[in-house]
Amino acid sequence: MHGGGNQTGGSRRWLDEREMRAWRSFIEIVEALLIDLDGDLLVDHGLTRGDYEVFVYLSESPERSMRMCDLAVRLRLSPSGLTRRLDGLVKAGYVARTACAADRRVTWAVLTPEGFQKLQDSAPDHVASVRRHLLDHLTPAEMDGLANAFVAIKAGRASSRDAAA
Amino acid sequence: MHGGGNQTGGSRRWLDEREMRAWRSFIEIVEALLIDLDGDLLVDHGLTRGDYEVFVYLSESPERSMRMCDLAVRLRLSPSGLTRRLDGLVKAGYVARTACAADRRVTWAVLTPEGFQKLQDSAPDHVASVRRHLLDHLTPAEMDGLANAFVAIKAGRASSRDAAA
DNA sequence: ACAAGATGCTTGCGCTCGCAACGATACCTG
DNA sequence: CAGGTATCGTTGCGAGCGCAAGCATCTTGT
Repeated sequence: MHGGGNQTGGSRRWLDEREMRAWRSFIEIVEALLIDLDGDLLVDHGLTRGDYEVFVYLSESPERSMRMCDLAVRLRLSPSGLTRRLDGLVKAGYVARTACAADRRVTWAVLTPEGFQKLQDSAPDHVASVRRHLLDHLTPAEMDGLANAFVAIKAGRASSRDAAA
Repeated sequence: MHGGGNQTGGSRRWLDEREMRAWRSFIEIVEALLIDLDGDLLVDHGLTRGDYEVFVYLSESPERSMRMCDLAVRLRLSPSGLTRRLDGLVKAGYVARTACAADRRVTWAVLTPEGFQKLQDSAPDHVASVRRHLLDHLTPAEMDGLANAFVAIKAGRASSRDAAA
């Protein structure tokens, strides 16, 4: 934020130049980027990025299906949020709900053939959108720099979480 | 602009290994990170990241004020979205609306002293949250790698936008 | 000068999503 | 086996936001 000489001497450090550059460059771009990706997906295929994510995770799972609760975690969505998101995809015929015999509390979300087809249809445009908004602007070295940072963040966050638990 | 950088000759290019690593590491982390930052800000100070962004931009502007329409652009918010967001901040006493004499269509959003105080109170915790969720997991080299990539993306996106206009 | 259009903000409506509460089912311990 | 607790999914409610429409005001072209 503003450089207003805030250095309150105590336990808290402000950001130094390097940290500030990383943080600001990150936060100023990320949201706009996600908005653009969302817009492309919506205009080209009538999908939200959330819908697309459902397709991706289901398509990568055995039987192209997941338990609701596992899917919710993957999507970082509350149970109710997932219920509603699936409602739309089910009505569109892209996903089906099936009961689970082994545990009758659980519902399986299954990607239908129509849903899989929809993913195949939209994936190339989505990749193109990712290129256009993100990858095309990076040299290979910059791409590796980005990837290295995010892989480190992922690892760091995972171990923080474990430490907390 | 649509054909801007992709292979139209036949089938479109998928992502190679380097591209996929950059993209997946990015998308798998970003949303979770933003959610965590949002959660901290809400728990610690009852603010959304959107509210905080309003404070930051207003605090950095002359007179700690901006025209609604300019603020909406900065926040990547629709006019109606900004109206509603300000409604909350005005009711809380953090922001005031003032009429503009020069152009009577315009409303100025002004950060009140209470709003500025709120920003000063919350900023250290927010910075700590950014450290905890992001910066603490990065070496200086990784930080630079992240920053270099995002600076490049920002520049690339800016010039794409200009070319389109 | 005046109509036509552009700009700035607000309002009605619909969508998505989180939280809290709920009913149903599974597990676990005495 | 019974009773308590944990887990799974859905529903009512409210918050946040985009779109389209509306009103007020400014600007432009003739």
